Parts: sequence; structure tokens; C-alpha cells
Amino acid sequence: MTAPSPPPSAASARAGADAGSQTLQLFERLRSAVLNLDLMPGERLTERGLEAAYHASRTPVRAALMRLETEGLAQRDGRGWIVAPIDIDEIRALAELREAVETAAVRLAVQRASDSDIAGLAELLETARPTEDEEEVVRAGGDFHVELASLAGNAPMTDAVRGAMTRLARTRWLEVRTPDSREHAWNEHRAVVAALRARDASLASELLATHIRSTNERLVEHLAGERRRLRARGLSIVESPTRPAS
Amino acid sequence: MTAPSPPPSAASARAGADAGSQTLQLFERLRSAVLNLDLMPGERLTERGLEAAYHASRTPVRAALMRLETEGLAQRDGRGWIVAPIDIDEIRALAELREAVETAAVRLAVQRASDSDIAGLAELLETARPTEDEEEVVRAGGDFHVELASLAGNAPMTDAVRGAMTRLARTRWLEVRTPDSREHAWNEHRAVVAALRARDASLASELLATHIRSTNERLVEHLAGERRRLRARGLSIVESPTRPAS
DNA sequence: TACACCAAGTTGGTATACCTAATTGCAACA
DNA sequence: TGTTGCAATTAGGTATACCAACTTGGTGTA
Repeated sequence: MTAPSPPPSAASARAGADAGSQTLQLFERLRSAVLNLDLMPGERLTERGLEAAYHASRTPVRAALMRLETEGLAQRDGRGWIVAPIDIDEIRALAELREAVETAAVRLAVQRASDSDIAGLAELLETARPTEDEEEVVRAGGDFHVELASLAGNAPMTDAVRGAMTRLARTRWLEVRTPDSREHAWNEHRAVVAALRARDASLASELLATHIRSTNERLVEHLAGERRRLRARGLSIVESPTRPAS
Repeated sequence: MTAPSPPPSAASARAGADAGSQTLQLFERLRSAVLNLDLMPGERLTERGLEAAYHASRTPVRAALMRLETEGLAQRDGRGWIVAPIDIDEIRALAELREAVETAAVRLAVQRASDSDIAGLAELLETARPTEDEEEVVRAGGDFHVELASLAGNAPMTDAVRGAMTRLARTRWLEVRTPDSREHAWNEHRAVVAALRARDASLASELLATHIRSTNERLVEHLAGERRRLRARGLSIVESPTRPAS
């Protein structure tokens, strides 16, 4: 196992220095490595390997792995750890969850969001528009959905959406490859904001549901179609039999 | 801090013996202590105190605390830890999340659940009926909703419902105090199963939404009303200003 | 009496040593 | 040649020592 990110030059063992910073930084670095596919889905992770690669001791490594596990980015594999595989069934399931939660959230947002809240969301959308940087587009797309959900003023709902977007983050970069689909998604986002601004809960909800569903369908089709090609690039995509419960 | 559960008589430091068992047992004991209110909401937890009280070392204590944090049963408080307070706004928010997720789940269950799946759920309901033990009723009530959600065959949805029920577990015992409300909730559960059996998605969804909403309203009213009395019993209930996001 | 200041204790963060289970490799034997 | 068995290695689980930040209590001075 090699260090996916350049290790800090002087990560000397300053025990206890600026509390939590070490653990948080390590977590962020591991998280980025997983999301950037520097650590490939399905890859084995060993605590001692990460310890060496990131110049941290096992305690913060374990803490980071546990946090990654709760985010669905790492999993236990027997006694050990693996980077969470990309699971096409999970992607489908998360889309269903998102549709349920986000449509409910936007209905609440219609009631609760202030005009300035909505203006802020619209602004976020506008500033994200011109970006050509793919990574930035993906991040902005995820942010939009999280910000939209947050207008419901319901923290657990926001957390649920954020969690789903995190789990989907590694695959969503696939969907924005073409400028077409990029433009398409952006227009749908704008339509949702317009309906929200018009305080039309049913329209906003319906537009959002359609957006989530269609975007996900394209993504899943793409993933299934490109499966062979992606595998050749070292990215394996599993398809677990639908498990009724976790 | 005293040991809320009887410490194991011979919890000698058998390092590494039966892997994970120590950590899991500690987690379960801490979790039970929180859910049983042996550790009171808002109470300070220190890693060294728990280490001493439960005869475990800090490593599994920290792991257990981190897991409790992801379940919403413990929180960071500055550098330290506290048992998660009972937050009436969080309860309201979780009810909204549940309504969104569970109604969507039951609609999916109408399409996907087999007759035997539904029969199993009905059986769970029947066997839970005669129980007079309050704690058992609460557990069964939570189990019902989780099992119902699981019939959608969507693991993230099931996890979301389970997580919400866990966060609500410490307050739900309040709602079943009267045989009336107990009976009431049980009847509503039965009606949902009947609609599910009849493959009537809209009816099942509507019944479930009403059930969740009305049960939660009763609970929140009760909590607000009994706030003073509960505080006298050492149970403080906070009401955080609605935070738009976590 | 009030307040500034310092020392001791407490606490979470980190590093690391040790334990046992599981895996791996090789060798001896059938 | 295939299989069994043991030893070395690896890896996660656990215990614990040490660090720095923070808290607390008391003391001495203004």
C-alpha cells in the first residue's frame, strides 16, 4: 500500500497538539482518497498499512475508518477493512430514498423557506453554472440537493440527503461527462427552484422526483453498460442481490 | 460515575480473546444504559470513567462512544462526551423524516413484498399484542415499523427508519403508558397491514402517515406538558432552535 | 476582600507494545 | 504429486504510557 496523497513532510509525532486536528485531517485525507478513487472500490485496507502510508498511528487510523464506515465509504470485511465497493443495487436504493426524502423536504421548504433562503439557493445554482471543471460540477450538484433539503429546516432529513449524496459521490462523476446531461440537470435544478419560489409544492416535488429518477436511470444504465469497460480500468462494480434489510 | 450495569465478574484483561466480542459487548451495554436511562440524557461521559465503570480499556470505550455517536445516542461536547439530550425539536424532525421514508417504503412494499412477507409482519404484530410488559411493547412497536420498512427491499430506507426509531427509543416509552393509546397504536398498525395485504398503496401510505403524525403529536404534547414533572425526576428535555442543517 | 497567578489534577489525543486469531509458505510425509 | 502440519508472518483487538490543553483549587498580593 502506497500513500495515495503526499504525506505531510513533517508529520512528527506531536502528541496531543491541537486537539482532533490530526484525526480530522487524516479522516479528510482518507475520505478524499476514497472519493477520488485513489483508493479503489473493493480495495483492502489494513490499519497498519494506512498508519505507515499516512504517518499516523493506529488510533486515529481506526477512528477515521470507523467514520468512513458510518459514511458508507469503507466496510468491514471479516475482521479487516475494504473500501466500499460500488454497488449498483445500492445506487438504485439510494435513489429511492432520495426521492422519498427530498420530495418531502421540498414540500416542507415551500412552507418554511424564506424568500432569501430561496434566493441563496438560486444564487448557488447560478454561480455553479459556468464551471467547466468536472469535479466542481459534481460537488456543486451534490451541494444543490443538500442545500435544497436543508431549506426544510429538518436536520435529520438534511443528514439523510447528505449521506446519500456521499455514498453516490463516486459514481456521479460519470453522469456529467457530456455537456448535454450537464446542461439538462442544471435546467431541472432551475425548474425546481422556480417552483419553490412560486410556492408550488406539488410542482416542485414532482419536478424533483422526476429529476432524481431520470438522472438515476441514466446513471444506472451507464454503469451497467460501461461495466466491462470500467472493469478494464480497474473499477469493478458489484450487484448484490437485493437484500430486504441490512 | 458508577457502573450502570453490573460489571462482568471476571472481566480480566484477556487481550484479543474472541475478537470484537469485548468491543461489541461494551457497546451493547453502553447502548442499553443510555436507552434505559441508566445514563441520563445530557450526562457527562468521560472515557476514563467508562473505562473504570465497565472494566474495559479506553480503546473499546472510544470505539463504543463513536458508534453511539453515529446512532445519535451520544454527542461530542467540546472535547468531551455527553449522553445525547432529549431534544423535542429533533423528535418532531424525526417524525417528518419517518413519514417521508415509511410512506415511500410501504408503497414500495405494496409492489414488492410477497404474501408470505406480509404474513410474517402480521404475525409479528399478533404475537406482540398480548404483551403487557411495557418495555416489550415499545420494542415491538419499533420493530414493527422497521420490519414494515424492510419489506420495501431497500436497505438504506430500512436503515433510515431503524436509525430514527433508535433516536426516538428513549421517549417512546412515554406514549404507551395508557392501555388506551397502546390499543390505539396497535389497531393502526393492523390497519396498515390490512391495506398492505389488499395491495392498496395509497391507503396504506395514508394510514401510516396519519399514524406517525398523530402518535408523534401525542408524544410531543405529552413531553411538553410533562416537561416540568420529568425534570423533577432528573430528565431534562431541551428544545433547540430549529437548525436548518446539522 | 477581590483578583491575579501558579500548581496539581483531569481529560481527550496519540503512540505503541502485547495478545491471539487467521493466513501464508514451506516442508515432510503419504 | 497431493496433502497434512507446523512455523513465521500478518492483522485486528486490547491495554497502557505519554502528551498537551484545560480545569480547578488554593495562595499570595494589591
